[in-house]
Amino acid sequence: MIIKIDTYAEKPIYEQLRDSIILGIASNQLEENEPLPSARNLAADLGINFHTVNKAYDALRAGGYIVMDRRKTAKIAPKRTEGTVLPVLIERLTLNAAEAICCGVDERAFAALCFESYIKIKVGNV
Amino acid sequence: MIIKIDTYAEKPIYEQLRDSIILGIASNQLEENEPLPSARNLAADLGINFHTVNKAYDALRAGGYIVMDRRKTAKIAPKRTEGTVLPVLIERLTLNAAEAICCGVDERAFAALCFESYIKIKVGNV
Amino acid sequence: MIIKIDTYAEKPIYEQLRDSIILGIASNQLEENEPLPSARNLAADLGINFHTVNKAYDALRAGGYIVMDRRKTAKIAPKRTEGTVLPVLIERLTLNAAEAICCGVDERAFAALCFESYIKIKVGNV
Amino acid sequence: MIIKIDTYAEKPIYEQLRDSIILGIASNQLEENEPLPSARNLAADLGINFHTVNKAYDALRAGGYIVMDRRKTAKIAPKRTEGTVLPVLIERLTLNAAEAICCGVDERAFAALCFESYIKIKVGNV
DNA sequence: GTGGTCTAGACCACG
DNA sequence: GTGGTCTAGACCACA
Repeated sequence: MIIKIDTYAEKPIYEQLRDSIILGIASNQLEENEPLPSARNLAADLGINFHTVNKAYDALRAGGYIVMDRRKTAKIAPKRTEGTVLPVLIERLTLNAAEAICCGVDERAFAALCFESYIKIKVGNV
Repeated sequence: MIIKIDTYAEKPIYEQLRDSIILGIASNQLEENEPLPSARNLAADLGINFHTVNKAYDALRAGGYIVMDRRKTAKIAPKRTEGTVLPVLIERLTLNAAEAICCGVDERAFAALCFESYIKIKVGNV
Repeated sequence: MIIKIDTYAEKPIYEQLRDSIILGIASNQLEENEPLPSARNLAADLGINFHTVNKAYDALRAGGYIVMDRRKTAKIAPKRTEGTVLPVLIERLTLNAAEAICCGVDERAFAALCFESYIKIKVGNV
Repeated sequence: MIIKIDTYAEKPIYEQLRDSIILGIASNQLEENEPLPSARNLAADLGINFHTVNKAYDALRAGGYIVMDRRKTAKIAPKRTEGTVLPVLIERLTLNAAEAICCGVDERAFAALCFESYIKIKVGNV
């Protein structure tokens, strides 16, 4: 899986990395139990700081996306099927909806947009 | 309209304020051309600093949510109807979808969730 | 002569008014010795504050564009023919040229642009 | 490159700093990808406040003159070659022409003045 | 009285 | 060590 980091972006690097991996998991580019590269290697590959990769891995572990074994080798966590949505996600969706409303997007267009985003990931078109 | 600020939250205060006002506009609690309180007054009301309110107002102005009349205080901008969605919003929606997928939420549940978020705002239930 | 004021613009109202009158003089829409409306009347016409008009008139008087008689009636000053350029104008031109250079505008395009601006005023096409 | 700040001038300090850097870029005293001093260091050097430098850097970033690499300090943006002129620049040029006309400067003198300003920067004589 | 600017000092996120 | 955020208090331009 190819990860792109934009060091000029407004979004912090560790968030870009974290979000890229979440997208990779959702689109099945990264599979259950698949090992992630070591923080040191990935940092070298991406041209970023070792601590930055660690921070992203920490965030992913806290979110249940990856697991670390004793030797701190990270791998993708088993799939979750509970289907419960975090409150923070609902809050973000609500704000996104509000912005869409302010831009004059009606409910059908918004629903279509959301659905499309979901499907695009599923078919790996991200 | 009542605005709540959580100074202990990790989200910056100016972003909380900005997002509250966006929600207020989307839910019609704040109407077109409605004047906003002066930065100093709002700061006093919310118990935060004048500059922090100014920063939120600046961000809203940059996003086209409010306009600044030099003769008066800021007011809510006229409604936009173009219905064009900013790329940054699509990116955020995509990440939301990815997180939902990782939590085991299927496409119907996700679509329902998005639709619900939109409608809740429209009926003022935020 | 028609003057437009944009109270939402970044530029202060008194500067907009001052600059409009300077443009009017340069394009001969306002002629030598032509009386200007009283500050009070102009303010009412434009929907702005009386003091704001006064401030613009003061600036114009300081710049030698208008003269005030004893009863404070303003009129357009006689034409100047000395052809000397103020240092502040040169400084502004220099900064404009620098911005043009940074945008990739070559010297011919810049010269053409300047010349065009001048001619447009002369033929009253402003 | 030497930057001079006049704290007594009517022009805000952050604008003086911003304009100095634009002039530096246009005159090639500051080259593509050249790193700028950190906001704190430059503030200390110039004897002004850290936030004031930040404001100037923000304005430069908004104008596309510099880019912020999250891994390092700000640096001069790659050169732009599109040659498109911003409307605001045209407006300023028009006002400059009007002032020149009012001072009795004819079109040749004005064109020469503009050309001279441009060339002076190019040869580094600013 | 409004927002804009500047200064100063503090803390935190980021890398 | 960097920039980002927040607070606080001051002065000024604007209307």
